Amino acid sequence: MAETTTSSEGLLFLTDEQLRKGIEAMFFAYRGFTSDPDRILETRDYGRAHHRAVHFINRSPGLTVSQLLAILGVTKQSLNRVLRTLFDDGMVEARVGRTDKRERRLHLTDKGKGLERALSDAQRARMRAAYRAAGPQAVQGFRAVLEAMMDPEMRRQYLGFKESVE
Amino acid sequence: MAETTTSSEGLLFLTDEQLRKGIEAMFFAYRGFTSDPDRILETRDYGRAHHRAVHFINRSPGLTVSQLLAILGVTKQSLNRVLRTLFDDGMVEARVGRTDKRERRLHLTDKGKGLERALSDAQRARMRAAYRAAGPQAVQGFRAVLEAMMDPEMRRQYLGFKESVE
DNA sequence: CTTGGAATGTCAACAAGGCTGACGTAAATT
DNA sequence: AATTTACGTCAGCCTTGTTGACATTCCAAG
Repeated sequence: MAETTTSSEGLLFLTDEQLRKGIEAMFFAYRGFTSDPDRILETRDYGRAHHRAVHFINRSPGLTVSQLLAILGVTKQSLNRVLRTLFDDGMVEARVGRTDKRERRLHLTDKGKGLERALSDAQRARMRAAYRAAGPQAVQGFRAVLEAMMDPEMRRQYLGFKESVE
Repeated sequence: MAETTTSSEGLLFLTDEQLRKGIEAMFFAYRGFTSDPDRILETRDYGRAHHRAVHFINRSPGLTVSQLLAILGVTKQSLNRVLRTLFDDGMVEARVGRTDKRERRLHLTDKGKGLERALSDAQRARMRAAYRAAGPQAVQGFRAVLEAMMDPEMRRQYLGFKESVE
């Protein structure tokens, strides 16, 4: 399939056709990647925006609104619309910051954890299947290319997040 | 980084944490993947939907509306809105099918090719940089995992498309 | 030759989830 | 005391997705 060749100097020869294939691979794979959670979200009247919020709150319990804003890269108005419904539905709760009382530190409720689990179970299942099908070598490469494709700022979010905070 | 281990039976041991990392890698990388074209599109008053249409028309000149519909996975109303602006701006032209006159076979004009080139140049540059940074081994793995992550239907679109038609 | 279905376009209405701009409040900081 | 920060909110706009309904043109089969 992807005939990548390496020159004597260790440089990759990449044709436009190979790169196009990579681009389309991202496009089609991302669709698969989101399709399982999307189906679950639909039944619960949520969208991808809710999924993203729930995911990152679960990943880093106690993160503040502005930290979440930075990760998601959307405006506070946009995030707020989503967060509000999650509060109202009892999925997420905000605790006033201990040191800085202006902050609202976000946590999943048990109900929220249930939602998160349903979503991530589905997504992990597909990821696991893809990893198994492609083999351990491939997994390393997959992660390496994706990491190199990120904007530096996002790469920092990806690599160095604080495990829980409070 | 990704400590994947292989058992004696050749099975992968994948922790939830490793899978979560993969999931986030997709999320953050996709953002990078789309950011360069997005910036260009903004200056020309187009959106991602236009990019997708232009990409696939360029890839398979002469494809029909329903073929494009199948690839993009949106409704005809949604696609039509986008196609209309591309027609009006002289980016895409439709030629009536030779054998089946109901079909409108889509082609990029020279102007459309210019747009496509600008977009794909940007996207390819990032892809190429990522490939180079990750190395040839990684590229194979990247493609293998993404391919395994696609829905079967999309995998067919990815692997077996007809080079031009008319 | 007629008729059903396919390929396409279009009008209308709606929703999600982005955005900007403006404004308000409480708490921290200077 | 004044300013800045963290956050929320109202209002309005845009893109891109959706459904439903309807019209046209043309192919294909009875």
